[in-house]
Amino acid sequence: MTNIILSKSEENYLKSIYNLSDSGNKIVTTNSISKILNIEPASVTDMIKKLSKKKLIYHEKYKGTKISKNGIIVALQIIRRHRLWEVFLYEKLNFNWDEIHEVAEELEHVSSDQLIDNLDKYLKYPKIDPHGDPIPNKLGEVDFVDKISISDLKIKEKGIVSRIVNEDEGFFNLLNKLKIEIGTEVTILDKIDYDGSLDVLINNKSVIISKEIAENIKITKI
Amino acid sequence: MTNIILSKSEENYLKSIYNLSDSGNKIVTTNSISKILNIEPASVTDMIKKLSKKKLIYHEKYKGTKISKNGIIVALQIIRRHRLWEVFLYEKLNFNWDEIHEVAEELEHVSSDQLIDNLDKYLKYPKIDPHGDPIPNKLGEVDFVDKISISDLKIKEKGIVSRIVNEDEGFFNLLNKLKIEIGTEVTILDKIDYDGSLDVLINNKSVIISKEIAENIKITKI
DNA sequence: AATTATTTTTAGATAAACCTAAATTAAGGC
DNA sequence: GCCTTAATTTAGGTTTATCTAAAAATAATT
Repeated sequence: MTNIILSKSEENYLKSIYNLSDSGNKIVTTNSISKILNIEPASVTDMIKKLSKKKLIYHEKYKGTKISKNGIIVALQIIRRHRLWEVFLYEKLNFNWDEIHEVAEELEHVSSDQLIDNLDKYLKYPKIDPHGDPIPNKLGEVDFVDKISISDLKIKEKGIVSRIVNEDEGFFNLLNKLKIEIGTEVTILDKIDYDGSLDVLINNKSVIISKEIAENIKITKI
Repeated sequence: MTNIILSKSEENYLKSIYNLSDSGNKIVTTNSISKILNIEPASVTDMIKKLSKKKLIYHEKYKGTKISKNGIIVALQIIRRHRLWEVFLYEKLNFNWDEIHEVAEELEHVSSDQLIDNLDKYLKYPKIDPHGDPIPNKLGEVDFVDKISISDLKIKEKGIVSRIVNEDEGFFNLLNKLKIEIGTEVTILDKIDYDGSLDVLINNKSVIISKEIAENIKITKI
């Protein structure tokens, strides 16, 4: 129970490094962190030194950054807080799917274990957030995440929508229009060779969706 | 709708200045701010200059600080956020009376109007927080607050407990023991001249409470 | 392989929010 | 009304998190 206290900035960097690392497997470049956080590379280098000293990441000059075991644990707690707040905002405060991220980004930095544990209980220990992303439990354990997109299905195959990767408003409006949400069943009717578009059966209606969109909708094959 | 964005520090100073000013009426000293925030007077002077420049307070060198009209409005919004979160923590997350303050102190700085308005609605527009303090509405309007304490009652007079001023755990435990909460009826049976203690009838039981305790429990006379 | 381009790091600066020590002003006691 | 004390402010310093500009290392291209 090494309860390290991090600043808001440190938390944001660590979370970003975790997210860029593909669950801790990949080495993350200084530039990629810089881009995602909109902070100059020079500043990123500074923070990398700081997090290295705290043993949350490993870093070799000019060779990129790897998140440590401990770093992963801490990052998952930040992600846990973020996603629990997203559930709260969506289910209890009636926020839209595309409005929750920004506010959760602030709320996640309020670090009280009692707050998060009671919130978790209050929300009845949700397993996924409104985008379908899994919520780590108190111990940092995370459920399996579907990595298959609609675009990975073959003709006549079926799937259940499990996760939405994109977070912006336009995408949200499209999903709304198509009545796609977590749990919706989809069946591939046809694949258009020309640009990779898909003809998909959703709610008993055939619709054409672009390859890009299809890639952003993860599913469980059935 | 001049929506000034303040840092967490600035918000804390402004809130403290408002609280020390008796609803904006009194002039606040640098030292009193220093004491309440546990920050050196020299640092307080720095921040006073900053808030002055933003026209949230008026300040004359060596002569103290007065909160401005605009400062009051901003302060009341911070207080609104704080108290709404207290209601949430107490009613929904089952926090104890003495545990809510600290966490609300962090949550109050998450400044999203949508968040606060929806939270307000979700909590059914509460008028008071768990300590009995009034919650300013969206426009900064605050209900009248009882300024009479149990210690102000005369023998045989009755009151309804409306507000608890003290926030610490020991005091909370005492109230618990005496079964005093917001809404409890009290009747003065006797006043002990020696130290100002009071003999009070609470839940059909006579109990002796010290003058200090009696001063921390505000009531509505009936 | 040499040169160019890109990435990363270093060096030095800035703003915010603190601090300590010293100087200034106001207030209280006699 | 002077003098001591207390309150307040100024001056200068520190830490955190950022920046720009320049240097160093790595990667890409011819």
